[in-house]
Amino acid sequence: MNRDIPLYQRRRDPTGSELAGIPWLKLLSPDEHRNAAGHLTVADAQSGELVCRVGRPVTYWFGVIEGLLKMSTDSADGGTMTYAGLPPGGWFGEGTALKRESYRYNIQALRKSVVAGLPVDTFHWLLDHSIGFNRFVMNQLNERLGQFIAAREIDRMNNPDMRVARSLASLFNPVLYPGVGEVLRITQQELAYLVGLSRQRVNEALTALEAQRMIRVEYGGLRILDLAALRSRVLPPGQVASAHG
DNA sequence: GCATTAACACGTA
DNA sequence: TACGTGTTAATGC
Repeated sequence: MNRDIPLYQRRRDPTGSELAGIPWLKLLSPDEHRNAAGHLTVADAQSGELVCRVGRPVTYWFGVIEGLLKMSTDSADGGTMTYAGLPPGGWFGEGTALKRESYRYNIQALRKSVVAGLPVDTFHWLLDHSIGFNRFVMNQLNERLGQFIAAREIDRMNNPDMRVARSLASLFNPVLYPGVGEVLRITQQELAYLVGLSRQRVNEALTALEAQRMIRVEYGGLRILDLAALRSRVLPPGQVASAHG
């Protein structure tokens, strides 16, 4: 329907329930809240649509209201390298917004999603006025640093079940993605793209994790049963870890 | 041996 | 109907 109109030209005002799903709004004072909410816009991204592109000057600090995005870059060999999946409640691009530089990643919708944007000037205004907002951003940066360290760990694991477990633990991170809750809406194909495995192998891994009561596989999504176990997933007996330092 | 692609039947939104 | 899931068979490193 809106296929030919760029995402930024399809902005609209956020609904009440969309505003309610923005975690940092509740940390603001009434006047800060008013200013922020007044500048927030949202847009509906279709599956496959780019939210922001490498090299474009920063315009917004983005958040996921609904759906699923992926963060990636195009690598030299023509393929794409995916760094993270972004489920509901996730906010990203603050590093770029802070420096007022250009985006360093492509952000693409893996499925129909609702994306929120806070203009970079309003972002800076909040940094200048709100302690609560500063705390949120600092917490956000810290948490994600931990997640990227974990991502390097995941990349060095050759056991697919472990890779799936740890990737799921990242997606279920309640600090970075408070909109996810108990059930993560993700298809096994989407998860396969994020983890870098085939859908069939992901399906096998999910079945194994379900057998160990860490998750429950549901139609179009996954229910978290034991986040700590997913995070600390150890190799089954008899297998040797081959993560090299 | 293990993961991948291709292909299929089946169930669900 | 279109999509997501679970499974099998053939292929490749």
